Amino acid sequence: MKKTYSTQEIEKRLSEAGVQPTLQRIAIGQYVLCDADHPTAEDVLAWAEKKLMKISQATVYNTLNTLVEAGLARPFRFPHSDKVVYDSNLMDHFHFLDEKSGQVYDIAMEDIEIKVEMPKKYKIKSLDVVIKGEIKN
Amino acid sequence: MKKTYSTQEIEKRLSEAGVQPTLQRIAIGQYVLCDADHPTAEDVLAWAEKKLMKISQATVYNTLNTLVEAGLARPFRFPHSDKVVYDSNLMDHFHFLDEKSGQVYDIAMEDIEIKVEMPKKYKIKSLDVVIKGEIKN
DNA sequence: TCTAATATTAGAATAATTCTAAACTTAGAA
DNA sequence: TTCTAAGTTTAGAATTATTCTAATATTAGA
Repeated sequence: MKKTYSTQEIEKRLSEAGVQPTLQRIAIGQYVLCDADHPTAEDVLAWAEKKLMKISQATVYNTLNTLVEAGLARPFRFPHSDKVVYDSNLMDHFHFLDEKSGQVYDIAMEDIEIKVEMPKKYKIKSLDVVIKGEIKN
Repeated sequence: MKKTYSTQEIEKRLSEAGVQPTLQRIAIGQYVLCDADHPTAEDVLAWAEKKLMKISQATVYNTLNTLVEAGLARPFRFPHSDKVVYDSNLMDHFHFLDEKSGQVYDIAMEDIEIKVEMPKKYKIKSLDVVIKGEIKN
């Protein structure tokens, strides 16, 4: 489902986006863009610390903001939490929120048929759809 | 567009919802349920202070939470702000966010045609739709 | 090798909201 | 009417997510 990028590829993506590929940025970039699934800043810090990486909280926040500004990840907020979640899926897509676990799943646009009819004065730029429910396994 | 309730009606709605209709609750209730349009806690406090009401910040938060628990208002978060916004529209509905002004507009369900096709294991409970854009006047 | 630009950091600051525990108000029993 | 217990309001402290500050470290390129 998710792409895997080698360290070199992450480095290249950062450079191409005009971001200096430092050690911290490469590590966090690889985690957020490949391994993690909708992580929060807290998740990223916990992962880094578990990896015995010496990193400060500020760097985690700085790096996540940098990834967002570089267009490599997108921030989202969901109703069940007041933490920002980072999504590396750059395609337009929607979200399913499992209210039991708090887990967020990406939903491809193709799975939803949506037609918005509104007076012309509303100029639509984008659409956020969050489907809330439960997953039965 | 919005219903108007007299003080007595607000008092009745509070009582019927099992909430003691105190002065503070009636005042904030009337403001949130009739006069205001998607106010934040900050808006409610500012309004109360402008009215020369002696009220504490904690009471504003308590009362808003009470209104939500009583089912008289619903809390929402939007992507442009990290403040919770209170919505007295109890019908299911969607939102339009004017990215220029930050103003939120309610969109009736009838104005949107949405059809969600998903694997059966996703049990859908509710849907949050936020349309972001601009209003041309 | 040097220097200027850029990153990282610890810790302070900010902002929204909740908590705490004391003071106040109210509803209803006596 | 008075009393009491339950419920409400309050000021201020606490909490949580995030950003800021300003000092230190690293890096890119001359």
